[in-house]
Amino acid sequence: MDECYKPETVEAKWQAYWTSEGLHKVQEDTSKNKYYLLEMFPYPSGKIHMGHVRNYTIGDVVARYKHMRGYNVLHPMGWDAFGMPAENAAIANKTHPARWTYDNINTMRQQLQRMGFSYDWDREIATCRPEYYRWEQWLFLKMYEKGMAYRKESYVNWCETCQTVLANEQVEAGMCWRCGKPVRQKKLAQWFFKITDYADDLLVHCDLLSGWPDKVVTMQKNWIGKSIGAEIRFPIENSSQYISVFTTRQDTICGATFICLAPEHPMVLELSANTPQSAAVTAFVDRISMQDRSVKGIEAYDKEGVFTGACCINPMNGRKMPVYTANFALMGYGTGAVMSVPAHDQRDFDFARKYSLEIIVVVQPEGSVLDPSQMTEAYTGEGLMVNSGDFNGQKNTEALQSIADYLEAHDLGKRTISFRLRDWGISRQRYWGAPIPMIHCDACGIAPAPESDLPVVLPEDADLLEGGHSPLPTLPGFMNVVCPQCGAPNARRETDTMDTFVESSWYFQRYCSPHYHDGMFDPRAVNYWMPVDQYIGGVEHAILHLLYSRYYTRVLHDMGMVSYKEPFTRLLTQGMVCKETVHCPTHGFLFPEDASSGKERLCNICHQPVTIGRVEKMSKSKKNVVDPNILLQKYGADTTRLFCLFASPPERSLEWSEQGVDGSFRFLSRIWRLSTAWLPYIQHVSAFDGDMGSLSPEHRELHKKIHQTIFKVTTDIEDRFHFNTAISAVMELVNMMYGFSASDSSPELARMFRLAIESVVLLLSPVTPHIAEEIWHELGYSSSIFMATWPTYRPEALVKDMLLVVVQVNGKLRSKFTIDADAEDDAIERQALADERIVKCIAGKTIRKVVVVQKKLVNIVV
RNA sequence: GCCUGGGUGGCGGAACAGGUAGACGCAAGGGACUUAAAAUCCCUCGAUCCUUGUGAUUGUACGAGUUCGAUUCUCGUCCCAGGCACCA
Repeated sequence: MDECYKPETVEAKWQAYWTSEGLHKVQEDTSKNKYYLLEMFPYPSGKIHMGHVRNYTIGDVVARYKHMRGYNVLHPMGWDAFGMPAENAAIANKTHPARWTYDNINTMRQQLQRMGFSYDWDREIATCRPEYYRWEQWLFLKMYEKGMAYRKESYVNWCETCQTVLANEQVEAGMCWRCGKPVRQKKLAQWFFKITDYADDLLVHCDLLSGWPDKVVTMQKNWIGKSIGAEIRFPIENSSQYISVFTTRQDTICGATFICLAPEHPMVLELSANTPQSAAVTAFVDRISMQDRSVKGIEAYDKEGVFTGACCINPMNGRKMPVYTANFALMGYGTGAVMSVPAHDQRDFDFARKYSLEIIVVVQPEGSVLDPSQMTEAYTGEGLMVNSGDFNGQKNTEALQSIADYLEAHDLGKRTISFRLRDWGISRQRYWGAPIPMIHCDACGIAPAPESDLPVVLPEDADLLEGGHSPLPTLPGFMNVVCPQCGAPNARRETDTMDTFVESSWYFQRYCSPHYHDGMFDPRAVNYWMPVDQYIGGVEHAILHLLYSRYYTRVLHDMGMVSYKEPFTRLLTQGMVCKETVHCPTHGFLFPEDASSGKERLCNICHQPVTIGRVEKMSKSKKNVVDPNILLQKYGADTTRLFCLFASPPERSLEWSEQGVDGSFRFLSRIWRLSTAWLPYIQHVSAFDGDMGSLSPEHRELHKKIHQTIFKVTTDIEDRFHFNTAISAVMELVNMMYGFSASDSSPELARMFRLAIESVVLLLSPVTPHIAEEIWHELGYSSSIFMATWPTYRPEALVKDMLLVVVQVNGKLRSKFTIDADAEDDAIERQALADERIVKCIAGKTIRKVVVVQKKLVNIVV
């Protein structure tokens, strides 16, 4: 063993060994318990960033740990390889999305391998390969057959200049992110998955996701957004038609004084036609369609609306109610129509005040009287019913039921449940995605592509067009197809591609049998491996990716393809990797290496002092990034892994610190030196496992510390994934070991040190596998430490023979003493009261009470 | 606005069942080794005060409360981060 710790040598050596031994390849093995550990696969954006490093390090530690605990561990890696950045990069760099994607995959695979992660690379998948997406297309056809995939008109963010649909996050303050021109809402035929069929099931099962963080479960519940209420029909004056509204407050129906329709509501233009309001309504609807409805961050639009010229009749009391169209009514929720009760809904209140509409109180809070003319805000609390005919005097919570009963009995409406969740729009007018396997024929309309056509291959010879719209419609070889139903020669392929969330909704099943040719996955393999026992990824996917995956799994379940409904048993969402920002007055944000180090940091370009900003999520735009490659060169993979885990528990954000990394490197060097110093003495002895009674006090303490450390590390990893405290426990052990000198070692101490060093190396091996492997082999083992068994602690070694008792007076610490572990409570109390310092403390005072906490603490109250 | 988490030394973080607050690491200071430096090893390290002690007081965002005892439980306030945001 080299005198000095040189990670580059050690790491290259063992990575080569692991690969040549095929150490991380796995197969189904029914004689062993399986453990499926999955980290969210990356988008191949170019290079691995610190967020990946952290995510995959956490996963690798768990995978290696579980393997050492005897599980058959599936730990795969692959690429979420379709998506828009490839198209943008291709246009910018005059290359092709496929080329760009595959190049990135190669780079990133190398980086991951350099980190020493224990992936079974034979199972690598890339979702942009036809072997992968053909099965997604196959399932699409099955879903189409069942009505689970369908096409409908829907509003999308549309940029006229770029002739393309924009995702919500591509709309910046109402403008196209690419060309800066205004984005408008356009009606377009799009493909959808009927996730709303599963809304209730997805919601109900939220409560069974006991292995998920509460935060994520709550976010999923809120996203699904179930509301219980009623749908009520309001007849239109002088017409046989009616407007249907959804409300959760049917108790307030007698206070409803007007109706609001979403601007896109089909009745808006119909009602206003041939009225004096017609022109105003058309103008309003046009204007609202230009408003971006999805951008976050800008303040909510002012509530505004226009009278449609028509009125409704309140079915409860015959009141005439004007019908408005208003920007705050959403076509996508409920029925797209709202019964407005200004006295008891803040939005309606604001609207009524603005347009001088009537306000009628129907719920009176107990102990006070609301006067509509004096009210400054809506009253949304509970109270007694007033102005509501037969229902007056009831509690409004009762009226919620009795009015629903009344509406149902008189056929005016019915109880309904509404969900916030909408169907999943999967159409993208994009090139770099999985083609939707459908065909448009002038004669027969829409027809599914025959299964024999699959995969409908995305042509890779396309030239990407400036402006970003898809080249697919311009490719005759792709577009032109014979109609599979009527044989017409002039049918056209669907040119929309699928949302990339579709690929990530089932990849975890593909990993079980990545090379299977006869279906999405081999049922035998999936039955063995699924569900995923532990899923690890960024909290940013807490809603969409996880919800879509849960939905897609249900679809597979209901087709009889899988036996489970929930794909991920346990979920860990790791926090972000953050770093301070550095800002130069002339050069803006600086990369950390572009500012000098030291007390006063200067810009390396202009030598002005820089300002150190807040600690923020690492991002290219703020330049507060650390390149994993540089770290790997300087410190190696083990140090990088160690620091990622040591600096903070996984679910919290991690603040990157250069000095902290130094500290981690120092710790590994300390272990290295300790090993080289002791190896000559311990190489040929066996680890101590004898009688503890005969040990000298120092050796006994060391022995106890070793077993305490094994206990602590095991429980920290097993119960909570708190690697930071596990690592500090090992540091404590190493600190204690530094108190012994190898040169005056006895045979007994040599055996103890053999145990200590083996334990340190085994306990750290999931975190820092390379250095652990090196020392392991130096200890004389010929097979990989990865194949070793996780150490067990001797419970009898943890038994304390002396206890430290803390003595408080009135809850304040005044003294401590040690006493035999088998001392009784009253003996402890007697000794506490006899303690010199305690006697001084309580002199002249009356003891009112003495509390003794079993073998731990005495509190004397005076 | 609503829903989640969080606020502990100069810093990252411990305290996993209400019982010694600050484990471990970083930074800082001191010492040893060295011609010197680096590296390494050892020691000190929340604040204030004094009689320098296994000293006193104070201290886990702030204010109350429950308790013999609260970083931990309850209520209220402030701040920070994340999510949702006209959802009827």
